[in-house]
Amino acid sequence: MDGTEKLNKTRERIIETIAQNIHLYGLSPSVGRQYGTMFFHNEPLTLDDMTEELGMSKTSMSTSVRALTDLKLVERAWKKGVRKDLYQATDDWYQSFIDLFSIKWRRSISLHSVSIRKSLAELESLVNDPTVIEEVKQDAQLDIAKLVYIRDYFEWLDRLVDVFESHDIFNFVPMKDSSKD
Amino acid sequence: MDGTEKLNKTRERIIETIAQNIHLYGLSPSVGRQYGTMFFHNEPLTLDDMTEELGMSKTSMSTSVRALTDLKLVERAWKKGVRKDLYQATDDWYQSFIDLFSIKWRRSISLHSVSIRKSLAELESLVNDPTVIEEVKQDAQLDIAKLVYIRDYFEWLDRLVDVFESHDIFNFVPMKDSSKD
DNA sequence: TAGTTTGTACAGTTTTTTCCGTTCAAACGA
DNA sequence: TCGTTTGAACGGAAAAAACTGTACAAACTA
Repeated sequence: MDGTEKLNKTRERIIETIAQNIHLYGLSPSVGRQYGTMFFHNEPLTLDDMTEELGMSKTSMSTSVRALTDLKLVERAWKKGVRKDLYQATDDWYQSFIDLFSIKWRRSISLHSVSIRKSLAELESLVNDPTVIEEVKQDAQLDIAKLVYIRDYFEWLDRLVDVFESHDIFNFVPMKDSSKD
Repeated sequence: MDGTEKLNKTRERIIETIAQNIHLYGLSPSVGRQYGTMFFHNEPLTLDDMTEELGMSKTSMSTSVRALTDLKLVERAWKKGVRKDLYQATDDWYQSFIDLFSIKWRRSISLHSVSIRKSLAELESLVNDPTVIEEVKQDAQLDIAKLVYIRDYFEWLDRLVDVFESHDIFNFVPMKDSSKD
């Protein structure tokens, strides 16, 4: 058996595994396959390169490369004399994991916080409204307790993301080797 | 304006926010809406209750309740004299966040680890094979370095999940109030 | 045992997402 | 200036996912 063939097989296995797990990043398998291909490619790639490599349209490459750069899984590269845009996979997986939180979870925290604040204010005014009957006020009190609880939860989550973003998490759960950070 | 109406509005806002962010748990908005409804419902619900509450088919309720229980966002409840299955939202959001990691990320870590181990073994045998040409061996060496790196990353991720599962994370990022855990 | 009730499997339909081909605007080169 | 190249917007086709109604098996009731 040819060595090159064997080499490709080992790569394909990893790429396929990435493709089947990238839903954790909110991306579809083919986008994962694209990322995996870029990860093993030691040179930056153009959209046309990817089109050829993956047998998909340039339009697809364009949109999925955008999705990947939004999550900072891929970044633009520069090479003198090349007019086309070049892209390469970011090589820091720890940072990619952190970026996922920064981008996706932080947004969710923010959206929830806004809703909770609004609803809490309305519920407070409701329990202070003398025209509202007692039974409704009791329900409102229950809801207030729930919203205070999840507000605290999101506040915790926010601090958790801080700990990732600041890299303090590595003091608590250290990396195996210290070549990074 | 009626107080009940106002109360419902505050709930709807939160439910809708949950629905629009539950994709972080790999669930669709309507499943999120179902969870939100259960969260505010102070009594356990049957599938028929949910059908009525959400105006969706019983089949949908059945499948999505399963998805929610798989992620431990919903659990079965018991009530004497009631033959139908009862479900209620779990009330510990911190634990739900942790369970997400235990269930989804741990699985991904495991799948990646298997693939990496296999591919690494094959690459090692390739570089030790005297019939393989030098150039391929050099490529293999590059791949080995990459795989060792991501193996270390997943090993770190595994320890990170440990820290969540064991609740040690709360020593590092404490909850606001100490009524939990 | 026969008749209900309850949850889920299955097949079909609707909705959403993914992907492609074409088109177009911006950047570059002659 | 006018062509050429490149990346992305847009509409439509294909694929996937969500949802429904029917059918059925298991558990309960009489």
